[in-house]
Amino acid sequence: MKTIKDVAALAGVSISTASYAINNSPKVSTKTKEKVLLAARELNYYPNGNARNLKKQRTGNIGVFIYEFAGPIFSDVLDGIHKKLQEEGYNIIVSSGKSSLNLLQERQVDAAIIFDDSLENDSLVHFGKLGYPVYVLDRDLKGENMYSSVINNEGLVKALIQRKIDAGYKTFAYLSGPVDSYNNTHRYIGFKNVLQENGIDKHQYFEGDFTIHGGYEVGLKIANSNEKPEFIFCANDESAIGLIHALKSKNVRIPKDVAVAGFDNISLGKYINPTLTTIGVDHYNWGKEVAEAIIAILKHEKPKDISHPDGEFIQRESS
Amino acid sequence: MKTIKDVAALAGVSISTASYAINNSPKVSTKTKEKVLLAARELNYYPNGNARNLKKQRTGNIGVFIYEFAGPIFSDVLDGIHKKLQEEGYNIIVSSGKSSLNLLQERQVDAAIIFDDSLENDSLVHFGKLGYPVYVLDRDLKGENMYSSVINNEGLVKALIQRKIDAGYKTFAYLSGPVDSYNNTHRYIGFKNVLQENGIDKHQYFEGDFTIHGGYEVGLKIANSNEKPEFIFCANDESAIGLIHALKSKNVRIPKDVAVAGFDNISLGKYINPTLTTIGVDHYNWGKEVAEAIIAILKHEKPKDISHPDGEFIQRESS
DNA sequence: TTGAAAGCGCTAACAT
DNA sequence: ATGTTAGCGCTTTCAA
Repeated sequence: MKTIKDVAALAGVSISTASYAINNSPKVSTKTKEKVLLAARELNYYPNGNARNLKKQRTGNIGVFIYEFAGPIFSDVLDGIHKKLQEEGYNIIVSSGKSSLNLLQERQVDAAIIFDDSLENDSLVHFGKLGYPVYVLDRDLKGENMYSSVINNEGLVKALIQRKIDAGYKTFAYLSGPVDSYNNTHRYIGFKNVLQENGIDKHQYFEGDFTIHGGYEVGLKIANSNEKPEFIFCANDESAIGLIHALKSKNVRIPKDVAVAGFDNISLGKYINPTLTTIGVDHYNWGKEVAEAIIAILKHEKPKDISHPDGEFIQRESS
Repeated sequence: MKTIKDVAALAGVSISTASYAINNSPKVSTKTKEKVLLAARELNYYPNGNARNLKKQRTGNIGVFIYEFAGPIFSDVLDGIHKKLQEEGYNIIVSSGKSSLNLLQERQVDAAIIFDDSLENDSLVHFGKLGYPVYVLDRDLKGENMYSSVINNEGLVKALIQRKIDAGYKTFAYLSGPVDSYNNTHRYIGFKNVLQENGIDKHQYFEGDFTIHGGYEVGLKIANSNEKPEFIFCANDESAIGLIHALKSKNVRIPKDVAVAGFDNISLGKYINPTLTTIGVDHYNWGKEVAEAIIAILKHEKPKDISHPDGEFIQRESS
């Protein structure tokens, strides 16, 4: 393996001069710089990142730690983060599970964006205390160097359901995500509260898991039920899509017999029949803004406040 | 920041003893080991990965470099890779674009899995020459420490179309992906060859981009055409789904008026109407096998041959 | 403008 | 079983 020592030797300069040249320091003359770069090219030399990171006590890497690699939300947020980090010259390192914790604790990243319910608060807070900024999505978490950004789940769900109550719907059902998920919990709170505020004192509740398949199973159940709700709010779009598919396969008409809405505005929602009414969050842009904030923090600038990204109601055919 | 020096001091042992204890070496007595681990815990000490990696000349990280974060294929492959790497104690580092190249060249990973058309052969071959194993997916590439795994695109497409010719279909169309993509190129070769072998000397050709939206646009065009093909083979499932949606919206019956098939077997294919005939590759398992092979190589064992992962024909309603 | 040398935090060979 | 120490490859202070 070629090191900077080899480059320096071939160029006939000292190691420090070689280093300056490679890092484009103004301290070195144009002529020696060229000599060094030529030698580096000739040797196919690339600096060893581990050595550089150790010496500089920073890596230029931003960790993005997600719960799993599947899912349209992750994809969009990641693309947004990636776009911004690339513009600013940072490396994006996406990981999951045990790896996330390793990379964090071993300080192979300068900052972390957390999109993973399963990483424990303690580990994150500790990393923050060490001086590394941590941005947590879909979770409330306070502490030194800790930042969080959460969708206004309750308000957005309340607004959607209120419209539908105003439009005359009387009986409602909720199709949940995983019961311990932050988003599901808060969407359900919004759902329950708005019904209560309107004097609707009961609703049906179905347990799902945020997947198409989970929604499909619940859809079959509802299709066979004698007490079909007029309106089913699904905790996310994917389960709504599965639900709609099941209902249609049993000849339940949507929205005539049962109206459906979801949450997330995944792109697929435009390509099903009927098209899906939902609540839209611009995940790509969210990712960009989170990345922008993290970079500002690393530069000791004041980050833009994005603790509560906006969402919007998207009226389509399914309700 | 706490270092191993602090731990050693607090535990009242030398630095090397502390290191041995932390790394669970049998050289150190149980009693001192406990003492050291206690001190480490008390100080909230975690080893600095950059220092360790520099010293050991290996990182325990495997880089997985993908073209973009969107897409069901990437997700499934990544989940498979992640599963296996986690089992074996390696960290997964997923990256894209410029970051991929940086991480590779700076040797912040011990090996790389490449799922990205845009990374140039030269960079990869060079990394291989340096002694790092590189596994390339969906691309043919030879060289020192280079391994590749490509779907049998041609054979699988030929087999599917042959069935449909045997079933009586006479006029065929091809909906492409990006023209310079490896998969699209080889799927189209298979398509053309099997038609030729059966004496079918022309076919319609539509240019797509592997997205739902791209397929949708082409679908609208075909719906308005007077010369609808009996059978449209789409270079991937996503474009097939967009195509079907457009055709249905124009009251073209599938498969009666036009039959459709795709490639990939993404899970969504079961949840559209009609369900999608396709060619299935088990991407999750593919990811697992690639990860397994890379690990074997790192351990200087002989990797299992997975240069041509299997696929299977999946007959559903759309054709 | 260049060079010598210290040291980032760790592992491991060697000495005790 | 434990301690001393060299050195991984780099950056950067300090001296020339």
